[in-house]
Amino acid sequence: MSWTDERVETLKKMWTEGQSASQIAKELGGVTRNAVIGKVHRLGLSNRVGGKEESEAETPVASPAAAAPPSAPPRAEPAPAATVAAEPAAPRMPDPGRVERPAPSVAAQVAGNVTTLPLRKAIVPAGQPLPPQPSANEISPEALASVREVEKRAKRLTLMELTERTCKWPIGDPATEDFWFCGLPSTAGKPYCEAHVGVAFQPMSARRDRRR
DNA sequence: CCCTGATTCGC
DNA sequence: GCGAATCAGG
Repeated sequence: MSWTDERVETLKKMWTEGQSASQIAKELGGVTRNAVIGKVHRLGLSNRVGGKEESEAETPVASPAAAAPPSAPPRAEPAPAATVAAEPAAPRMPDPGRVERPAPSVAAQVAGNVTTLPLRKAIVPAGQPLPPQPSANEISPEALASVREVEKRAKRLTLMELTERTCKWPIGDPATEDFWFCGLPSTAGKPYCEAHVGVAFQPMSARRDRRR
């Protein structure tokens, strides 16, 4: 692949938006992040740091919307917006035989943080059809116990530290400082670690059977 | 380990 | 000009 005007344009745009070289490389296809970085330098649009130029024109991200807002409370799906949006193929449809419950409310409960989240069901950003709002106390004792244990080992990652391989289960109250993401290694293809997958995804039969 | 960007240098 | 290899760091 060669650097056509169009590809260069995409490169410039994404780089300006604060996208990483690897993200840009994925988007373009046929090039590595090294190629992207090399091109960025040749184009002379690397960050103007450690050198001349005015005072201190902070330029981490051109558009706040492009990157994940540091304090954005997760709604239905806590995955980083930027990554998800950029991903061409993200079917993410709930398994026919399974139901995904919204993580935040459950997480709050499990964490013993019964604080109600006033902004929880206020606005649903976009995307998937709304999952059925669970009455929430339908988690098996085993799963709940396992989750509690795991959360003691949670890596306590911030939103920005999440990757495709980290568990994106939110813990705590997003409205406070006492909030972080699990961060343990996520199950292949799933957004959560083993323990949290067990709570997030459960067979419909289980939901049905669990009388109360 | 996962990831970042920066630099070098043979092509 | 290009980008793999390498470096330096989080």
